[in-house]
Amino acid sequence: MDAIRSHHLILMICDCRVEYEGRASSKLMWGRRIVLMKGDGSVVIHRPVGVEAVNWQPPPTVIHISSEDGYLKIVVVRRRPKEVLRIYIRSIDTLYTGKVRDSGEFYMYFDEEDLKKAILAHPELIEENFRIIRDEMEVEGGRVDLVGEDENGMKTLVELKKVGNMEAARQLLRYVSPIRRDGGKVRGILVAEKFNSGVKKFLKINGLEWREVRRHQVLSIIRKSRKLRRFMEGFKVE
Amino acid sequence: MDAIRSHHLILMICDCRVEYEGRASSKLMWGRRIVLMKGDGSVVIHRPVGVEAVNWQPPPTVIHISSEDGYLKIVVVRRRPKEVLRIYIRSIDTLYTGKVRDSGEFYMYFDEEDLKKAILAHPELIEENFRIIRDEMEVEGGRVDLVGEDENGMKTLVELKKVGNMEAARQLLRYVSPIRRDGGKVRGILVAEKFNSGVKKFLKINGLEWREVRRHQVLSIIRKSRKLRRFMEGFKVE
DNA sequence: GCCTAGGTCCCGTCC
DNA sequence: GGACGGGGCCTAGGC
Repeated sequence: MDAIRSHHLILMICDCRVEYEGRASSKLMWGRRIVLMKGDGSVVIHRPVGVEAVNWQPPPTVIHISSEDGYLKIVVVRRRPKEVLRIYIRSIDTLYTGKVRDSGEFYMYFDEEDLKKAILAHPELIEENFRIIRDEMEVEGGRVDLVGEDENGMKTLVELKKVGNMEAARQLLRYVSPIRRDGGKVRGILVAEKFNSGVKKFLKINGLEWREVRRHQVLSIIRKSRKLRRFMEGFKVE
Repeated sequence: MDAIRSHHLILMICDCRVEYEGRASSKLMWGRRIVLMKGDGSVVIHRPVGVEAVNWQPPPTVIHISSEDGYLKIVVVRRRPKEVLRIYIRSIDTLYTGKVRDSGEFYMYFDEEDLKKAILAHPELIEENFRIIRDEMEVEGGRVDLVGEDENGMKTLVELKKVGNMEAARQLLRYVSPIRRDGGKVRGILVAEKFNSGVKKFLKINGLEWREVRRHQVLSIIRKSRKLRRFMEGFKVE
């Protein structure tokens, strides 16, 4: 189709069958679905229920269209990893093709990055007289989010998470353990909005600490950044 | 709209603005997007590029539609976690509403479950004279996929993964360590299709083992199962 | 190109 | 309902 060559959007509701072969294999029998083919080569297939796509192919892709046994056949190939999506279309109920322009900006707030920014700007969120020394540091066992010093000059590893679960606690222990094993003195603090049951106990047992940060604390700090100013301006536009 | 009350599908290409507030917050400025509202309450918003949705809301949801300042306003509320998606629509380019029937079955192959089935049916994939004793077992540190005995009667923990990465290796070590610490003799084997660099070395250092299974081995075993028979029948239907 | 880590991840499962 | 682990996860960032 010309629509594909000109990198247009193709949207159809159609009676189709789909095969996928790649990291796994799947087969979707005949039925009506929404097929979305985007200008960048992305393909997404939705069933009439469920928030997730049933089949898809991320860009970059190469798309071949042909006719086979009277069915329209669309093959979407991805190179790495090698994956092939085949859509056989028996009939099309609704079809849209055209250029869709969307230059609106997208802002996301309160991810781990924002939490880090807030702590960098206000290390007292960790504790009084706390100083941040490094942002991201390779340690034995992985990479810790922040390294700081408390008011006594004690080195402190800080791991940031939205949810403090066992996995996060073990991760922090993995960073702290080798240092202590080698005789180093170091504190380890897990910072999160919320801690799952058993996590604080595990931290305590292993000589680690935690800080519960509240969302409004972070937001009130982030509020001053340019990023959020743009966000607020966005609200005022309407 | 009646379409929502009657659990129909609503699909539109429209000029809209989107706000999300919940686990995080986001704001998407004015632009043209594909908005998909499904009969089960799912809402998915796609931009004209990228395989992933820019905003979404998984079911169950409650949907409110109203008019505000001349814009069509759609509010999609999720209870737990509490999340709200607001779509302000300035104009609609294309609109489809209707019942979309899709009863086609979906089959997926070669996930971890299939790998386990293959090993349960053919324990020799692990090694000669290997016997599986338990499928899923709680151990200190988590839940191991399989427990078996080698030909010398030695207890063996088996962890299955599609990709053998450091995380998987540490997971296996976490299961084996407490047993060995208490004086127990136990082997630990990580089974995967592919091993990341450094993983085998880590396993070796920690007295653990690995098995590389090839996909065709698993497939040739799964081929005999009823699940795959249905799969093959599916192919024959056309 | 390989690998790690985060995500409004979603989703199933099991306690 | 909470917590954990898998996924064709996808995607961004480091090396």
